[in-house]
Amino acid sequence: MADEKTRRRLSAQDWARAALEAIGEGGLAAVAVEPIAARLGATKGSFYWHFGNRDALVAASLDLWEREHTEAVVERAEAEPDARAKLRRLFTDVTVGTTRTAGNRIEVALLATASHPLVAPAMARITERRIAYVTRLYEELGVPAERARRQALLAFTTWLGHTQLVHATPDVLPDDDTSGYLDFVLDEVVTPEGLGGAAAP
Amino acid sequence: MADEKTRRRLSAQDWARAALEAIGEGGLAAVAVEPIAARLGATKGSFYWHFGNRDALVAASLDLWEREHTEAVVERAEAEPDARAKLRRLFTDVTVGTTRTAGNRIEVALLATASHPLVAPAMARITERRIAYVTRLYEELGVPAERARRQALLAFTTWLGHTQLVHATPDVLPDDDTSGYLDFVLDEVVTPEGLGGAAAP
DNA sequence: TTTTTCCCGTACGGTACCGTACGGTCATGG
DNA sequence: CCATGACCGTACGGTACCGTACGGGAAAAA
Repeated sequence: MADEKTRRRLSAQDWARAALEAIGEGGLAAVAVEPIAARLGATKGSFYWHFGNRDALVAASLDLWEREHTEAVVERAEAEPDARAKLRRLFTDVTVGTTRTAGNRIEVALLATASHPLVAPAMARITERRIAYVTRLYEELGVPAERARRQALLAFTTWLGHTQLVHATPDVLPDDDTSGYLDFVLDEVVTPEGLGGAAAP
Repeated sequence: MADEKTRRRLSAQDWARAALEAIGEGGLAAVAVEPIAARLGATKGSFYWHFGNRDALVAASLDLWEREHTEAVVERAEAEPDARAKLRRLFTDVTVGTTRTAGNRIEVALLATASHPLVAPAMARITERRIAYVTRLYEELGVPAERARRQALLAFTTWLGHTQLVHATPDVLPDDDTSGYLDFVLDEVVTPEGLGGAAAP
């Protein structure tokens, strides 16, 4: 339909953001110049002015993802008082908070294309950064370094699997995420074995 | 090159198997008639005799996957004496055994396309079947039903995440899977909380 | 052997996309 | 006011794939 006077010029960022949305909806293969152009109300003529080719658009959208989808959650966790609370907050936000959001679908889509030459390095950076953060939290809880790393790995793995499960077969999960399941998982995963179950006040 | 006299007639099964291989290598989108025909040394003329269209091939390959990739692991687990050993065996086989195999890549690829109308039902059936089996094992260990289900869900989630991690960013994992990490995870996941760490003899 | 059925190759039209060429427009600043 | 450069549309060729039409050969039946 007529966009009235909304038809402004487009920036490379606009294209990158649209491409990221496309990834969330149809995977990396959905980053196609002509369909995205149509959605933006533009044509390829615009695109090929801002980018050299399709790969450049993919790279730009991955950059965008790497910058925007890594900070927010960590910042909210850091707002908590101690490491234990940060861990719980982190895990809670990231499991119930991101359930079925756009960010979640992007994660799943990119995971599926992890072997793609442009995706692999970005994925490796983000994953290592995330695991390193959780490792540090466990260390702050007094867990020795190697064990903290393992614990973080397991926690991250659990989140990965949960994300995947929610996306692929949500029916197998308990009906409401507000049930005891989340607490159950938190107790199993977040709690380092050495520490008692009762958290700090 | 010349296939000498290997050029026999093809069956629908041959096509389905080739399609499944294609899924493992390039995802569902790699199920393309002409490339697969080329790999089989045939043409589309053959394909459209056995199948009505591309979707029928996808459905056939999913059927094949559902039949072949669900039984083997369970059978090996069932060979163990008690439920506890079965669980350990199951988890061990499925994490170190399937690392980077064809089956693993198919799982990841299909997971990525879980929302596809043909994939979704197959995925839902297999997932539910697997979780139900693990749930039964926990129940045999004396865990009450609802708790067994949660425990199985968590174990399955951990496996899912591990599979994903191995596929996407193997560098973050410990160098050798024969390290203590596997034992660490097994202790954390397989062991129901109510039961002691020392298993039954 | 002849005939029928099965199986496959060739050739074609249609679609969706990438990338290029080039011309047109519109906002500036000189 | 008009020229320059940023920005975009149109038109084109090329590729990869889906699906159809049809003919021909090989195997099985008669």
